[in-house]
Amino acid sequence: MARAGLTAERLAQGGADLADEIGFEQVTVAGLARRFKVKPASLYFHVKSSADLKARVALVALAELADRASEAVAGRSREAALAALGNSYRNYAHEHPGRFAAMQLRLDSETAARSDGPRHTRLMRAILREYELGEADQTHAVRLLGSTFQGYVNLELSGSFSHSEPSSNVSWEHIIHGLHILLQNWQVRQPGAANDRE
Amino acid sequence: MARAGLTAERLAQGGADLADEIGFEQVTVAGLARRFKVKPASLYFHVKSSADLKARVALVALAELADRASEAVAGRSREAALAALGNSYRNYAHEHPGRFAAMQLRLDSETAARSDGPRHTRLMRAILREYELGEADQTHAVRLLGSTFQGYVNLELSGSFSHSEPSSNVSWEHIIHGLHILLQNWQVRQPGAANDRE
DNA sequence: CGTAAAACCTAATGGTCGTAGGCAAAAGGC
DNA sequence: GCCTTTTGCCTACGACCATTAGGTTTTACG
Repeated sequence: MARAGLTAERLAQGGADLADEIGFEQVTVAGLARRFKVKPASLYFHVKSSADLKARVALVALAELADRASEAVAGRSREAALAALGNSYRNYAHEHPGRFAAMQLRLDSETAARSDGPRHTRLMRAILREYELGEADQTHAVRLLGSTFQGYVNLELSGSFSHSEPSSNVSWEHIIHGLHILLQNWQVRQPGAANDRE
Repeated sequence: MARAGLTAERLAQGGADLADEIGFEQVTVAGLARRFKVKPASLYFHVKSSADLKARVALVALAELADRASEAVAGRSREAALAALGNSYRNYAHEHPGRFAAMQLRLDSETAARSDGPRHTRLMRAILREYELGEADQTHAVRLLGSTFQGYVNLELSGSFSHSEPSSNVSWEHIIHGLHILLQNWQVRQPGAANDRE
């Protein structure tokens, strides 16, 4: 009986493909075993548990998207960079919904620190540097961008925008532009009056 | 043997409580049956399936939050209304993480239409009316607000903001204010130059 | 070529969803 | 107040999943 040649990496990759096909929530040890024509018990030689498997899928997605995003942003600045980054997220999510869902899995802080998550943050900060925000405002902006990108794509994927006009593509472009405008004006408020709530 | 007095409503309510305690993903027919000191099979008299149960929890959450948000927004306008709405979402999510997660369950379009989801949209539009945006821009703005609120709270709940300064509360206030600024300036671009991507 | 580690297997436990069919409690007719 | 019907919950079961224990085959290496 020829061996399947399983490794943790191949399982994570296969799990990611499976997630894109049937949804991340539906990924299961048994299902992945079927895909590799192997018995479920065999997977436990390479991954600790079902949760471990899912975390590995998340790491794959995090790394892939970080690569894509870096490439897309390279050589662009300001609004073009912002759009490139946003589009990386959105396109990746459309092409790989299961992987994108996996990315939102809550990782324990140690795994999160070793992951490519920080790369995403650094990439955003690199773009924001051009808007010349203060230190704290840069962090706020990172959080804003992350929230809006993630939130928009989630709502879009869950179908929330598909039952009304105008098309989601149009809204997306307006929102990217809006964020750019907001970032441009952000610093202006800084030297002026009190920065807290009115 | 005294009867438990189950109904679909009580099960949805109990499911919502269970979700807040152990997480929405962990809600199970068997677990809910234990909570009501009843056998799993008994629940199927009141709900069609596990998926049906979860959908009912989502409807409960959608309705509860719509009530809260309406109340919070009443009598406020512009930035105050925006902040009240955002805080409704955020506070609800913090107090009821399981219910909040349930709200993001993908409902089939018929159920979604009957749900209180549209109330959320109407409430946002009511606030946005004061910013005097165009018809299409109002839709874009609804999508922006929904995305940002949902995305921010999700990232916050998943712990993404808890490992760095400044505190999430501060970012939240800045982001609400930023959105207000953005909405104020949104219309300005309207009469000016071309509205598409530069 | 033989040995030992590595890769995969069988088997078993215990959890989940969901269906079928039984029994007992509550509700309604008389 | 008794009898019948509906309703609510139960037992029993089949199918699937996660996970562990322990056995067997394959491969690598000395």
